[in-house]
Amino acid sequence: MPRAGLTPERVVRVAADVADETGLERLTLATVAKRCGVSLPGLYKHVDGLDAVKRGIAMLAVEEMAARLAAAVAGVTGREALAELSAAYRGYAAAHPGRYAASVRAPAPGDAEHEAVSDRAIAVIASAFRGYRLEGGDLVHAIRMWRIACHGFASLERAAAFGLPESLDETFARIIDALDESFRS
Amino acid sequence: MPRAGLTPERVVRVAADVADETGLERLTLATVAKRCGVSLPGLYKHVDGLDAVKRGIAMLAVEEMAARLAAAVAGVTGREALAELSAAYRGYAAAHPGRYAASVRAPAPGDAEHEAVSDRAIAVIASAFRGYRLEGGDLVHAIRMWRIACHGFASLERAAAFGLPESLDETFARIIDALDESFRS
DNA sequence: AACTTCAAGTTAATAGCACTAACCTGAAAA
DNA sequence: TTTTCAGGTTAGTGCTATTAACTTGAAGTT
Repeated sequence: MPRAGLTPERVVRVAADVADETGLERLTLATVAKRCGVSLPGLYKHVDGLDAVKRGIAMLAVEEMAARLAAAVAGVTGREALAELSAAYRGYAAAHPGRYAASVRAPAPGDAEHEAVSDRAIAVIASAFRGYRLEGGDLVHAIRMWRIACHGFASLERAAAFGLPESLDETFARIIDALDESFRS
Repeated sequence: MPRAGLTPERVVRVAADVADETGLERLTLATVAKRCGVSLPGLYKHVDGLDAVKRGIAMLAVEEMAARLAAAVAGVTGREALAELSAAYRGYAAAHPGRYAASVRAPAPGDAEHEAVSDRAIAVIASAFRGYRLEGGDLVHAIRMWRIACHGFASLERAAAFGLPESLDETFARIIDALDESFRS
């Protein structure tokens, strides 16, 4: 009975990869266990069940996204920061659909650990918007509008909801324009 | 052995109600069968399995939404039409989360029946935008932008992604403003 | 070096799900 | 009156998550 050397982090990472490959809704602990080289119940020594794994994927994804977004806006401001931030968001969602889908679910109320990584990500976005000099409620609304636009785009892009030949990049660019215009007034 | 008087439409309707109550991802044929007063395998005399039921819910939802959107924009144009259309979209998604979630998935390629109801809904939206006098690609991009914004909003509103006390109605109004501004230029 | 302990595994068992197959039956059509 | 078949049934398969009870090997203790 050789030990597989598993840890909760490793299990979540494998699960995240499976989710990216097969879609979050088809993620199964059986597949994760197989890929970890362990029996299905063996996973429960490291992880509390499927829901806990999904929460883990969500936190992993938010952390990864926050890092990429931060890198994307390093050294730029204003409209350029908005464009880079959005492109990084779109890119991550497209490259990691399973992780991304998990990341959308908000932290459960009282889940301090999850809320912490979520807050860090929001801080990255807020600092990327500094060039617009938005204050208080204006900043909150701006962050919401940006996230709504990026999530809507990523979500519908993945759902293959755009059949027509018009360029998706062009649609994306127009959204950035509209947001930039709105944040400026 | 009394007949239950089921039809495919009735099964889909019951399933849609269950989806609204419990969430699409928790929709189960077992629940639907119970509510129809029939054994689980009995459903298969009317319906081809869970995926087919979800497709049915999607088509039902798109039809219902198209009807409500059309009613909402009857007799108005321009900015007012945009606002009414968006409010109706948001309202439907909030009132029927299961139906709405099913409706997001695009028709499978070659699924003419599904594509037909989808096209009818798009036609409603296009006619609501007539006041902006958009042509060709501009209209396509405008419809995409609108749907992205509405879907992003509805999706995140349901995911409880907005913890802060700022008014969601205010965020929604600002999105309408931004779209209206963008469509005008 | 021998002993103890316990984390990390195992197999077995339960329960819920989708789906298939084989059967039954009553009401309408011939 | 007989036949047919749509609309049901129960039984069975295979997948899933989860719990329980058992085993084992590696690390620490004496």
